[in-house]
Amino acid sequence: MAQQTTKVALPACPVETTLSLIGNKWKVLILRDLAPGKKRFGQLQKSIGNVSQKVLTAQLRSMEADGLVHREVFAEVPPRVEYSLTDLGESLKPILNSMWAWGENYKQRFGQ
Amino acid sequence: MAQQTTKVALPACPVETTLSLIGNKWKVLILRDLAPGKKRFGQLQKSIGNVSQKVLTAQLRSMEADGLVHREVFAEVPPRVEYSLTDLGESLKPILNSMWAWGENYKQRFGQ
DNA sequence: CAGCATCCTTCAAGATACTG
DNA sequence: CAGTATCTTGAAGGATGCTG
Repeated sequence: MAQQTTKVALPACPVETTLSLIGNKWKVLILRDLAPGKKRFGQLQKSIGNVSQKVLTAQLRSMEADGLVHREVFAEVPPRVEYSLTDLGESLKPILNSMWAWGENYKQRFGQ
Repeated sequence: MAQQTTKVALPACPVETTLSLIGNKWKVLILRDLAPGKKRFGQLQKSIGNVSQKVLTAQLRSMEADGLVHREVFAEVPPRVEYSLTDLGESLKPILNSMWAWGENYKQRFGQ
């Protein structure tokens, strides 16, 4: 999979439409970590775990272009940038919740 | 993202656990197309759209190893292989449904 | 701090050909 | 039909260095 890039023509199938916007691991993790509230770039990088700046930046830019994420720059020294979910981004929470619930249940059945 | 490969140590976060099993486009599409019922290899390849045999085979094998998909071979000529969701695979339907619902709604708001 | 620019590596995935 | 076996490529992603 891929799509760094943004929404092109929408697929016929709604599932594919969703995949075209959050169809990779990073975006789901960004969503997860922004769900509780706004975070700075550095915080995000920490909470996600193993992302390079480059990748995180690219994913955030893509999600911003897709209207899922809001980016706010503060003119301070040192600079501060805060990311948060837009309403559209928030609307993805049910998907996230179902993934959370499934993973939780899976771990209880098969987990270590 | 990636994971052709299968479940290793489970991540702490349930969302990541889920991602480790269906964290790529192909698996979600396979899930979608097996949700209504069993399908043959060729049918799957058609309904998914643009998958090479190689990729489709690899994804199916991985999902089989993870216990999401059941593979049944019939000793016929020409050979027939049917794929279906296991109970565990079926249990992923809520995630799929939430993705379907979101995509549908998104298309109504922004789609052509 | 939050990035952009570069270079480099690796692996997923496409294409093609062959087979039980 | 449902694969397996190779070969190749393209893009994702890592590492490093520089800057407003």
